Amino acid sequence: MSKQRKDILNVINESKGHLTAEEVFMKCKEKGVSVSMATVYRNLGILSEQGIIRRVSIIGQPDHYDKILNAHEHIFCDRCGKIQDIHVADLKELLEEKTGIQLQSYDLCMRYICPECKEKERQR
Amino acid sequence: MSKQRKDILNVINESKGHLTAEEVFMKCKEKGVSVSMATVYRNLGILSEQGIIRRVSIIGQPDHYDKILNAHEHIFCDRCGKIQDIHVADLKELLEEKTGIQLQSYDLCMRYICPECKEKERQR
DNA sequence: ATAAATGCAAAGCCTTTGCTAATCT
DNA sequence: AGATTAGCAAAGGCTTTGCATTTAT
Repeated sequence: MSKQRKDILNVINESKGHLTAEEVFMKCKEKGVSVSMATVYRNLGILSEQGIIRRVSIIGQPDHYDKILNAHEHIFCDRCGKIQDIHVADLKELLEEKTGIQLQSYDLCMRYICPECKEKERQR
Repeated sequence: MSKQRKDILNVINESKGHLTAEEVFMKCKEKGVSVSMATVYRNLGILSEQGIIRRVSIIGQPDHYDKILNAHEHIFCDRCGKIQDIHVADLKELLEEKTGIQLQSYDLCMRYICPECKEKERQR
């Protein structure tokens, strides 16, 4: 694993997740790591193919990349676009049970209005 | 609602869902409807903002557009990339209950190996 | 020495947008 | 007439790729 790949992985692991390629690139620069965007994309691709990180696809946004944790679910604020982790216990088993299908995995993104945005709306 | 918008909506409603903009465009042409890609994209955008159709985001693929049905979940074959509808009863309520958060909606895409691909793998 | 990874620049794909002409109310 | 929408062509954002160079094994 090359220095750059390790750096990119570290950036993702150290962050609270959900970084875009652009953000990974900027965090690398902040750390004084020299990388090109091509390398960032290439390594994000490789790392997610290898299952070391996770690629998350969200409507209308560039892909985000996540470290892999127990929390496999995301919650997205429809107003401010903030993405957070959230864990729904035993969901895979539950889905397998309900559908009768053996799953490789699943992607779940729930949409809500976050407390901050709700508060802002109330004030108007 | 313009003729083209109606045609585009019809194409989606008549299909089994999950069309890309490109596919909608082609189906329009097959039906002899004259539209430009710009119009297809514009109308798919408008229709999904209005909640008349649904935009589905899938990793590594262009957005797909769906008619709105009871089945709000998708299942995606990791081998052949086929996408199908599947319904998981009462999932929104279940998720709200498990998380304690009031949801606007959610996107769920389950990943599996479809029976055809499983069969192919067995033969090897 | 061989294989793998980088950086750059260019291309690619998917999607949106500015503008003019056409269409609808 | 006034407002909405279409079509075209051009631009835009995000991502990938070819190729020469560097780095690691």
